[in-house]
Amino acid sequence: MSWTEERTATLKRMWEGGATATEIAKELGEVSRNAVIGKAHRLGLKSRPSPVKAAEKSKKKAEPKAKPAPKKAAPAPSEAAKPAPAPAPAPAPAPAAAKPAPEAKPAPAPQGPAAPAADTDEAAAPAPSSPRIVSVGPGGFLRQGPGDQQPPIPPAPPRRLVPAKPDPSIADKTSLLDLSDKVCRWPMGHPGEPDFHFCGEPVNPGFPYCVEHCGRAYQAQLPRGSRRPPPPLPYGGPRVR
DNA sequence: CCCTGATTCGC
DNA sequence: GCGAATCAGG
Repeated sequence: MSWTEERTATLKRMWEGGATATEIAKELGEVSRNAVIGKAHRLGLKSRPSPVKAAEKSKKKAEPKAKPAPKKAAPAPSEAAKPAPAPAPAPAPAPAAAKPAPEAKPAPAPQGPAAPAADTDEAAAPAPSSPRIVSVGPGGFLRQGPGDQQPPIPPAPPRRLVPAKPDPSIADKTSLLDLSDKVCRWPMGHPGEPDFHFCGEPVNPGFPYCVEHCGRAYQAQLPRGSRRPPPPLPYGGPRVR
């Protein structure tokens, strides 16, 4: 199996969503967790709160392993300490919610009066043009700039992903394979769980989600005191292709 | 030992 | 580019 656009996108979403390499590997299937990690790094993704354990202070194992006399040859010192280019977690603007509409296709016919927010494709577009949108982490926590820090950010829901088990309960639900440009990609449940599936409702034209979930995914920046706690934005973030 | 991600390097 | 082998650490 090769790294198709879909598989890569899934890997990226899950990785960014906090799923472990093992879980991602299981989800994708046909690949080892090492492959996932390797790919993730090649994609430019990396570190992020990875070790489910505590936050490691110094994970500097990057230095050439001075092994006795193993199979591997002595790795070149190379540039050990480089002034980190850009992976810096700077006040991320709006990585995910910035570009919800990868492509503007001639609105799907079967939509009609069903979409209240879809009346005006532009006016209804909160994220595309709107500057101040905070991104959301896997646990539902807000990723804010240092200046935006706020005390009230206790909700750190544990997200333990369990191994995927083949289950008929998802037979009639929208699976990862059923995703298309026409159905809502909002994840229902967590990847790996038996009943994990996607919303599957017709999308709000121009968005990766249905009208309902667009409302969840793209929330206007509220005034400094009335910001709501957990804007759930698990996986299936807006595709940025 | 289990798990995690990180890194290297032959392919 | 890919990923097994390996390492490092909780």
